[in-house]
Amino acid sequence: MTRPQSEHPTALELEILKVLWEEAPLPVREVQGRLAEQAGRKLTYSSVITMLNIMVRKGYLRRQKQGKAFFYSPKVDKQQISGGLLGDLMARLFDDEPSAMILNLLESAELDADELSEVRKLINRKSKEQQ
Amino acid sequence: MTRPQSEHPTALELEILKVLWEEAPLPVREVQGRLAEQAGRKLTYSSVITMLNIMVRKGYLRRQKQGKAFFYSPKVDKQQISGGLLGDLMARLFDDEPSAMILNLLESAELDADELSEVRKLINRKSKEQQ
DNA sequence: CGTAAAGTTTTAATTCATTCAATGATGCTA
DNA sequence: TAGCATCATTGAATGAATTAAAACTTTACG
Repeated sequence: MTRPQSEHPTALELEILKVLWEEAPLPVREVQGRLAEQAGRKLTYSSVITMLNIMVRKGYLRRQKQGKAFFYSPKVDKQQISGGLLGDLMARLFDDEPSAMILNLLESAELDADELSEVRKLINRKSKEQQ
Repeated sequence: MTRPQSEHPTALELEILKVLWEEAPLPVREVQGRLAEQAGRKLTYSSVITMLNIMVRKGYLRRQKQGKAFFYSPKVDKQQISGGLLGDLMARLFDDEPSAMILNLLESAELDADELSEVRKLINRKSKEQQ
């Protein structure tokens, strides 16, 4: 009757994952502080812990008691999540055509010469792998 | 206190835009039918018209009376919306580095040889343009 | 004209995402 | 050990997104 729960992390969940991908395990206080610094999201302790628990339930994080408090770590890696989000967007916008997506990316994002040659290198490497 | 309204089209809004990017203007019945076929979303007439009106309010669509009913057309183009969604994801995941995003795309999506050479062509063209 | 069909607007319900206060538990320290 | 500080759980409120019924309006036609 309504929208199904997203199979991807939500905006805030992604911010939290980004914090923990940089360094983990971290206690709640620490996550709270870094969310404020890195993402400009000044949440109360209570809000942060609620989100962390939701994310544990969803399988994005694990937690272990260390001393008197829980410490949180990612249970999913960035590659996996990025791929999922990208793939979803690709399916929804570009009919699962990676080249259509890359074309759009090349057009809308300003790539300087260095970045272009960087990308070219990636393509070449990938081509070789496929042999 | 809560999530701000997204500055991008939502999932359903995007489906509707895709229908209308293919052909417009269309009346509600027609949008309803194509949503069912193309996106597998069997909404009632009432739901569709509600969404269309919301999208007019948000500035995604325009409507004009044609005969006895309203016909709807996109007011935004696909390039613009795709760029926004991609750019947002790029910022949120890859620190605004297009090449990082393309790398991930090359890794996570299965590109066959044809697609790779397709992409290579795009890169080459883009390099030339930049001179 | 009277009324059925087609179309539109209004109202509302549901679920997810986000936020946090209030309450409960635990442990440290004077 | 009494009380404070720290941490965790529970309950709930709010708004966005989605879905649709009900009520209202317009148009076509016998």
